[in-house]
Amino acid sequence: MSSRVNQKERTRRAIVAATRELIRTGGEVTMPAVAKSALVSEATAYRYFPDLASLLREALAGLWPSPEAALAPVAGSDDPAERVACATQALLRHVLTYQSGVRAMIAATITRPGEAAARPGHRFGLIDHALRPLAADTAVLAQLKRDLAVVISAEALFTLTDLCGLSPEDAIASAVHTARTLTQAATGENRLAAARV
Amino acid sequence: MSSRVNQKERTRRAIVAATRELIRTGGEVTMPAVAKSALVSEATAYRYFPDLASLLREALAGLWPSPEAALAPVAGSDDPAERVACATQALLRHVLTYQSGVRAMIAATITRPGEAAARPGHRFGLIDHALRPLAADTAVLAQLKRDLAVVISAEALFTLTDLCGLSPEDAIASAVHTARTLTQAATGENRLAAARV
DNA sequence: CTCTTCGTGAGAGTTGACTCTCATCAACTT
DNA sequence: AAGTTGATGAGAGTCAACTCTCACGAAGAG
Repeated sequence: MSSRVNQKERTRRAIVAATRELIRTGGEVTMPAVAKSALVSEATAYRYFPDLASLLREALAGLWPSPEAALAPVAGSDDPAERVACATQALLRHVLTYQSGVRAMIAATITRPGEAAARPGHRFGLIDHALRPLAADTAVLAQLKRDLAVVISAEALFTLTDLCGLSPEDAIASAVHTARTLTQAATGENRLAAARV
Repeated sequence: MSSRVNQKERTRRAIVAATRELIRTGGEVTMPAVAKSALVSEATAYRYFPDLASLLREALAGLWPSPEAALAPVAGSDDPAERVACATQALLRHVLTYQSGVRAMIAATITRPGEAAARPGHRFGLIDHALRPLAADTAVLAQLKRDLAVVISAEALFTLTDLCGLSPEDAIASAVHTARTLTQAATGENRLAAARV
């Protein structure tokens, strides 16, 4: 009785694996391409994933590191600014690496705000984890998280590269700076810094 | 000899006008819809605009106010933070009003980074104008502009509404706060504020 | 008042995102 | 072994973004 269950699981994994492969190689991530690569009919692919967005969601989820892993370099630090800088860099580097998949995801969801739940939102876990050692006023913390949600994002990266014309490295550096500035402003660290001067 | 020229101009304007109408009414902005509404064949629409993005670009351009007009409320102010806050609110409100067109524009360009030149980039003129009275270090100013380009954007607005689940008003308020914080951090005003305390 | 030019429309064709139906075949059941 | 269930494939169909070709018809030129 488990044969069919296993078969389904194998099919599902094959589809996801094919999607990841396409994303990794930077190829076009389309249902026909995924189905062909997974040796499955397009109809079957749609049976497992109602639309491209949900497929991309699952495929990308597996390519993303956990907040813990991403913040490992600053595991020993309690400085929110440092942790946020690290988080920003980690997220944007991953976005850059899996750009084609992320862009396809945005394209598939931007015109359907209602179904935006299909977006993974990795940034939130990362931001929460980065700000963990921060003991700030609830309202201040909530606002900071929103500030950072805008900056620590694929959208921010693509704004910097596509519209501002920055190189990927410069774009990441810029976003890291922005995120750090916001964090310092919210935690009052820059006031202390100024006081020292 | 000008009849045909006039005819072409009239056709072009009809197409753009139809597009704006669709955007204003929040309807789906697609080539078939635009063509039908403009009483023109789809083929003709494509003759005037090679793709949806270029049509949207021109249609949206005419719906946007000039930086001067948008910043009229703070024309008398030299406070960068105030001016930036006003600019943010102005841009995001317009994005909100013409949301369907802007979303279609993003969808049409996000997967083609190279042709991102098709994006209008209204934010840049607005940011420059808002920071005009600011006499800061060149590098600091350049970084601030990049910081703001990420925040004063349709992408930021949609991140806040679609992913963070904020209402349009709350999203704008949050972005305004973020933009203000960044501006104050760059101009050192928050240090002065802290010094007063 | 022809003859040419050219703006347009009509329509076919391609590709991707989906949706739906129908036939097949292997697997689980009795 | 025979029947039923369920996973899959094949293929048609819709809609939008484009691309291309062909033919019509009106404006401008001689």
